[in-house]
Amino acid sequence: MSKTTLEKFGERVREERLKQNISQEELASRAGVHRTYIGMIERAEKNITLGNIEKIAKALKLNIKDLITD
Amino acid sequence: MSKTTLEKFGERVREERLKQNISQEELASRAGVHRTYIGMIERAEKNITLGNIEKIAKALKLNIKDLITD
DNA sequence: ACATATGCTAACTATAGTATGTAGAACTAT
DNA sequence: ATAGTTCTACATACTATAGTTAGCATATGT
Repeated sequence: MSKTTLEKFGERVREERLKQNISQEELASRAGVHRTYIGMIERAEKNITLGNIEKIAKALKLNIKDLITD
Repeated sequence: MSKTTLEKFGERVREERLKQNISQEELASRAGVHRTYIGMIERAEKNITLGNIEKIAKALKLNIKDLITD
C-alpha cells in the first residue's frame, strides 16, 4: 500500500474540516468516532476502512470521491 | 456505516474483474492479497481498508474513484 | 489563571485480513 | 457417464492491525 494515498486522504479531511471551521472533536462527534482518531487519520497513522471513510465524508457533507485523490 | 457502500464497491470489483476475464484467484495474486479475500470483498463481507482498496484498484488498472459510487 | 484545540503515547478491544479445507457448479475430455 | 479441471461459496480458526479510550504535554487565546 502506498502511504501517499492515506496521506492525501488525511490532508483532504483536514482541509475540509478547517474550511468548515470545526475542531477535530466536533468532526469526531458528528462522525460518531473518537476525538483522537480524527487526529490519527489526518496524520495518516491509521489505515482507515471504507465504513469510516463514509462516516467522515457524511460528517463533512461531502461525497467519498471528494476526499480521494487519484 | 451503510452496508450499501460496501456492497456497491464489491459489485464494482466483480464487474470490472469479469470485464477483464480474470478469476478471483488471478486478481488476488495481482493485488497481493489472499484468494478468498477477494470473494469476501465482492460479497461485502469485510470492511475493506483504503490500503487494500488501492491495491485492488491498481490490480484492475483503475483509479480508486472508478470503484467508488456515491 | 482558565479554556480550547491538537499531538502523542500506551494499553485495550474489535475486526480486518490470512490461511486451510470442504463442497458444489460448469465445463472438458476420455 | 464419469473422472479431472477450474472457479467460487462458505465455514472456521488464526494473526495482524484498525479503532477505542484515557492521560499528559504543548500552544494559543481570553
